[in-house]
Amino acid sequence: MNSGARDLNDRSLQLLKTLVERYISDGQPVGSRVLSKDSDIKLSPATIRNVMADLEDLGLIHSPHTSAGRIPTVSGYRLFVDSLLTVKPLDSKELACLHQGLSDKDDNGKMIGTASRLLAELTHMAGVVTLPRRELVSLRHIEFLPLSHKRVLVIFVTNEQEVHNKIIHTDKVFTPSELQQAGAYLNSIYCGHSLISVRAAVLKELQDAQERMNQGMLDAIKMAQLTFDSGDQKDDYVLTGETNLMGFLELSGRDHLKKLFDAFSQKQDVIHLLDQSMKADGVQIFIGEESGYQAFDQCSLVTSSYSVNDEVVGVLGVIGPTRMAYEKIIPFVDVTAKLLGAALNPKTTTP
Amino acid sequence: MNSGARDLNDRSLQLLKTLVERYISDGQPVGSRVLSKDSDIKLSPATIRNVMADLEDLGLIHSPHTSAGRIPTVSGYRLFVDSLLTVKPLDSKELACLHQGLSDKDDNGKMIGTASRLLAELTHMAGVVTLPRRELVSLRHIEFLPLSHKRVLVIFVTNEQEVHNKIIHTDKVFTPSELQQAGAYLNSIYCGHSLISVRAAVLKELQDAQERMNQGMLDAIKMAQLTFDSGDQKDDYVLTGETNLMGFLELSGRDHLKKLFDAFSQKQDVIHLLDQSMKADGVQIFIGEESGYQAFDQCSLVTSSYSVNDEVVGVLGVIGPTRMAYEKIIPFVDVTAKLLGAALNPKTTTP
DNA sequence: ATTGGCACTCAATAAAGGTGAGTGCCAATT
DNA sequence: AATTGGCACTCACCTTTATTGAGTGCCAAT
Repeated sequence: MNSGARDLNDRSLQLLKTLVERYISDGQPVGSRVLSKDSDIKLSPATIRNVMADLEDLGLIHSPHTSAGRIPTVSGYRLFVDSLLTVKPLDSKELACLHQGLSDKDDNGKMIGTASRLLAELTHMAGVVTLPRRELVSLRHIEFLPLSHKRVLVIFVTNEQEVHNKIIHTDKVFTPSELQQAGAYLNSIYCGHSLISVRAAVLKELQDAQERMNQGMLDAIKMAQLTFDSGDQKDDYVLTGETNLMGFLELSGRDHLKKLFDAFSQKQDVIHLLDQSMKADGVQIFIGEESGYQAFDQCSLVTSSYSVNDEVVGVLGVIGPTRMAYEKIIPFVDVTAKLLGAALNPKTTTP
Repeated sequence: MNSGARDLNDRSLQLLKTLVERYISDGQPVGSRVLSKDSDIKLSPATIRNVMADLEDLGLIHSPHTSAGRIPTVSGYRLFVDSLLTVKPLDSKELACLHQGLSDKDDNGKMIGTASRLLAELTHMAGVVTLPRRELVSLRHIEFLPLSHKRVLVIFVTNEQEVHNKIIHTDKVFTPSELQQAGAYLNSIYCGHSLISVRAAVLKELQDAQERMNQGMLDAIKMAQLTFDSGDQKDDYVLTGETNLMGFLELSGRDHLKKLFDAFSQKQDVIHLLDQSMKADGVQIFIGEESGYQAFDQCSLVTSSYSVNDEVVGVLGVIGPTRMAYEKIIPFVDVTAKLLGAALNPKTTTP
């Protein structure tokens, strides 16, 4: 079951390659006849059968039943995408769409959604984009508004124009002007710092420097602590075009589809999966069961992290059937990630 | 094809009622035998067949084919829910869940999502809740932050704690302090007013009173006008538990399901449908094709508007198969709407 | 008006046969 | 030693043909 490319000669690999390509384009188990008729292959069906038997022994392909052709296994796909794939350049129309959609126009806040939609529409599969990680994002403005019952509404702006809000519970009741001062104070010292550093600084202040602060400052720091409490930083993503998958996976049964959609609305598993891609750079691919989540059994996920200022802040990708056109999808995801990163890049603020 | 209840005697109606109930619970066409065996009916199958023939003539039921039982038509369901239904009181456990979930705790902002989730989970169908209408919501705080290139980030808070934001393009470049003053000015005169009245007032100011304002005030008004420009008030809704529908509608084919899900992500049709319920008070029901949208062919929608301060601000409801248990769903939706309205009711602000 | 009886219809299920794509293996060929 | 043609065999898939049974409509009897 060792499936390294070493064990195989060029002919076998070439054969595997055409087999996978064929299966991806037709969706039917491919037999020795069709392969032998392929323009690049000048072997008789019988020979091909021998080679295919070898490939099957190595666990790269298998037949659904005796009298059917072969289809790639997960290992087969893996070998294919890792070593055999010849990536195609991006279609110029698609590239134009991407450029158009992700040009850094005004509506930066909707950029994530746009990216997801572009991924879905142009690939006819599902597109997913994580929201940029908060910790790597800088604080631009913070403000407190009083609510009833010792509750305070915190509004803070990050990264030029993303607005977040949260309700915190305070020990005592504040007047509007007290809250305003607290906001002003925090703005003056933390504006421009990354959220993660603000959080660290706030914790430090609370621990060792209480004596040299007046009550107002202390209150402000306490509220900041509540605001940037870790609990809230739930990562999230924008998923589009799920319905495209329905057409695709007709084959694989209803309950499978239900499991997949359930996973989408639970979000948790998807986030875990995407988090893994966060660590690696460049395009990553999860094929079928490789993901480790049952719901993604028949699906592949092609992802790439995207960066702002050379810092990875999120992941985007495409979810589709295992037999997707990797040679087109891979460069597509790659380019989209780069364009999104570029579009999110903070412009030099010149008010 | 006149299907008014007038044309039928009590026996026929009673028969129709049990037939519909039976079909809802079993999901199978119901024949004369089973009906005759029903405890409440003391008629022979033959008699029942005669009655059913009448009901079929009136377009209230029909058989999928000669040797199958009868199933209700849309008119049949309609008559059933309008005149025959005996609503069941709400299950006490479910009521407790609702109370618990919609108690006006801190996280008011998530209330809409919670309501949708409760609807979906407790009915095992899809739950939908529209966001409260903006116009009927009052302004609590507004604030401007400078961005690059004559762009300004507007943040405004409505209704206690809902935060909205929008980017507007201004004629000239403002300094942060100018923007702050503009915000303060607008807060001082419009705070507490409904968004719709603010918009009207702003327009009026722009038209007829320019001379008695200084430049700062004028700028503020202009920005307010841009902020509350009608274009932005896209209604929206929160939909949960769509996946529940997959289990339900196994029967009615894949492409139908796809159409439905597409309609969900388009949102437009759903919004139109929900808007209709906005006008009427109390629980409304759309059965199958009645909605007028093909995608909802095999679905029913049970809705109720919800009100804050005796003013209708939104709609919530449940989407499921036409053969849903109306007698349970109707009171359920009703109660949920009332509880949500109560929970959203602005508490007297006592800072 | 209600009922029992009877012929009839038709989906659904199962069984039976036919077709064809594909395989594995072996002996002949290069 | 690698390649190829030939051949028997397998098995999903399709079509055809019964078989069954739930249900109907109609009519004559109660």
